[in-house]
Amino acid sequence: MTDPKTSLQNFNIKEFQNDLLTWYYANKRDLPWRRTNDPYKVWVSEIMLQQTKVDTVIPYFYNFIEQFPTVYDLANAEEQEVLKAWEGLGYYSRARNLQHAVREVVERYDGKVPSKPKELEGLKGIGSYTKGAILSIAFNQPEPAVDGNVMRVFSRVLNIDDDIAQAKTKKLFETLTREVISHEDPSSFNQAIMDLGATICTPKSPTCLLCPVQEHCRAFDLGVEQQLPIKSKAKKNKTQSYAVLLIENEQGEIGIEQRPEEGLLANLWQYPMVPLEENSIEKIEEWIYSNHGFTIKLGKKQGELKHVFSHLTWNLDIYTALLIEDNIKNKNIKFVPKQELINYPFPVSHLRMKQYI
DNA sequence: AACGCGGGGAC
DNA sequence: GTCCCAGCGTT
Repeated sequence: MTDPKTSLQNFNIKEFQNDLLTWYYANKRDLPWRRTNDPYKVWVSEIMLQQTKVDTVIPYFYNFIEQFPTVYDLANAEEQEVLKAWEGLGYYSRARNLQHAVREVVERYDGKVPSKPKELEGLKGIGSYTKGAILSIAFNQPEPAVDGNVMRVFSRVLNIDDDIAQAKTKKLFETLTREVISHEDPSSFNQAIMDLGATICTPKSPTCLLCPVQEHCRAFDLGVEQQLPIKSKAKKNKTQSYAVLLIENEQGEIGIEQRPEEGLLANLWQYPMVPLEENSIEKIEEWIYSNHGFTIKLGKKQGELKHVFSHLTWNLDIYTALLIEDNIKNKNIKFVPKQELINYPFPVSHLRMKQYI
């Protein structure tokens, strides 16, 4: 475990800050959430940006702020509307936690986003990074906001070889950032590190020749920037196979089911899925009857679809089917007109099945 | 500390 | 194919 005191010996903090900030003021990216100081909008952007690239977030951010311009609009919205606005962005618990937290801000803090670390920390979906990001960016407090960029940049600049996949390493970088962060402009300092990590100090092939803090970088000096940061491997994922049924009733409506309120793709809607591990194709109709209480006639296979999550892979066989007897007992399944499907939040894998409807 | 949780883009 | 992205909540 690296000792933070030792790491900062002979490191010129003041010159590092000056070189970094001078570069940032001249080169900072023009991003939608940088055109406001509204803590709510900063908050929304930070939640969307968790594990998600800037280019992916931008259109979602515009749409979300247009639809929910204030904490009150979001607090008063239906959860399904919020999930629909989040559709395709992934990690859907972010959206539900954000709305939950915003409702708490309305009730407990008179609609004002809190500016105290302890208060922010208590809000659903706000962890150590997002807390620091809001405090520094929206309230200009010298708090660390340590994400993957910060760990990569500082592991190189200070030549730190601790495993960034481990929790204690993040705490090390928070301690280091507290020492190095600018107290004159903490907002710009944190965002400058992130811009640097996103555009120059990239994971592979960093463009050190253009780096504003190259002369402060110990990894560059030693020629080991490509070997840092150290990150232990993630374990490989598992595969699950399902039949997905596009069930049509006599009125031409399509059957959809809502997923459980916890776990993968919580509360989103999908076309009914039948696990295929032990169920041969012949048993699909029987499985539907015993699990959902209605009878179907299985139609032709329409195609296959492979969908890769970060931790598992779905192999989906897509079938059409006809509803024969509709005494449905499962409240999570309902039949809706085709033109109303667009009102429901679907996972991307099921959005792709629209072509077979 | 380890794991579940989406989806996309770069290579 | 692999990696990783402005991470967090739960166990």
